[in-house]
Amino acid sequence: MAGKKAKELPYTLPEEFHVFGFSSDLLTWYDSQKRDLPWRINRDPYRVWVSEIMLQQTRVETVKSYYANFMEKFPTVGALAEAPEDEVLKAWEGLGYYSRARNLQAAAREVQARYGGIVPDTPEDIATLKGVGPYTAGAILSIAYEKVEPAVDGNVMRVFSRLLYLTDDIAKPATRIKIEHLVRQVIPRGRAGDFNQALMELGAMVCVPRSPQCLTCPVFDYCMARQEGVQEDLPIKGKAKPPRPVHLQVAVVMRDGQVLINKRPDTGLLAGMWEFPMVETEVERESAKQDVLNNSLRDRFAVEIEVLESLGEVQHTFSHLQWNMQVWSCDWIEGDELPPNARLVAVDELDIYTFPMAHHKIRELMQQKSDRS
DNA sequence: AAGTCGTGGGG
DNA sequence: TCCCCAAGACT
Repeated sequence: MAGKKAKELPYTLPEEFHVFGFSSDLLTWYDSQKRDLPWRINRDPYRVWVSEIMLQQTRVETVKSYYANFMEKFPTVGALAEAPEDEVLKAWEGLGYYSRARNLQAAAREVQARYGGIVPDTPEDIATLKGVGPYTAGAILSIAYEKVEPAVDGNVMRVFSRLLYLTDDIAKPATRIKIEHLVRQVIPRGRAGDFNQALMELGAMVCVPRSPQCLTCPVFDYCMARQEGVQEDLPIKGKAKPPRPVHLQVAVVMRDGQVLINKRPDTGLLAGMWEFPMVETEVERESAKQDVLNNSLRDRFAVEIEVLESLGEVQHTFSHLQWNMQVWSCDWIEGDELPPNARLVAVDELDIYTFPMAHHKIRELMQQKSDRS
């Protein structure tokens, strides 16, 4: 094995790190200070599963109301498996990362069919479920089934970076692997779920990204970064690229109190969400923009429109894109056969469909316009 | 490995 | 205002 190095060394905890004391002190703090969260009422695997999917890249406060509504509508794996996809998407509207909703339902159907409705309890089986990656697998296995598996999220990487003075870039996948190895050595048998949650709770409440509350930290004594006074400089994380600007022309096409909407493809950005028809443009001339819009609606919906007036501009920023939308009110001139992805819907009934936030902003623009006139 | 995939809160 | 970022997964 030429060039192969011993992999154990970088995954070994420092000799001076007192594992038992750390885990014990952290759990004692967690037992008395943990927040009362809706998904901590019990350890039902399905409840834990839904919460972990919702919490991916999403704040606790934001998730709370969505979680309550979702569990009421889809209280069991079976209920979620049998539900129409549109209802699941509607329950997810506004949460973002909508593929989570589709993957969750697809996985629920898989669990129903393959595992009799019981969420699998082994790393091998649970990892096959759509939307369940390394973190979520460890979270479900430890919290719901008390398996000794790490659940390394952004909180845990920050906590461990400071605790052990790790200078690895936490944006790199290899760093998560390394920290998983380290965490695994520290998980107390019998309290794996609480321990993983305690690490995350510490990251969320005390060992926060900016201005960590070291003076009230239950594991202050174990923290190498604090001893060196560098806790504010950790973790190391590469900077994200700025979002790329995109210029879009949006058509609000009215016909007898109805408006034309379009369902986006089931893959890619905002998959399966409804929208007002829009087309990307590069040109700067106003007339050319309207021509592009006319041509696009003719090609895609076999509809002839007339652009009436500009309703204004709307901006919406995603992680990687910045949509600069120019919104035009349009008249429906002719066309009677819409493609299956398009519909003409009464304005009062738009709420039935699931729209991303970018299009709710357009609806607000329409509302402002009608309020003025 | 690096890009794709949402949204809202807080410093 | 701007920028970071929050219980990540998928390609």
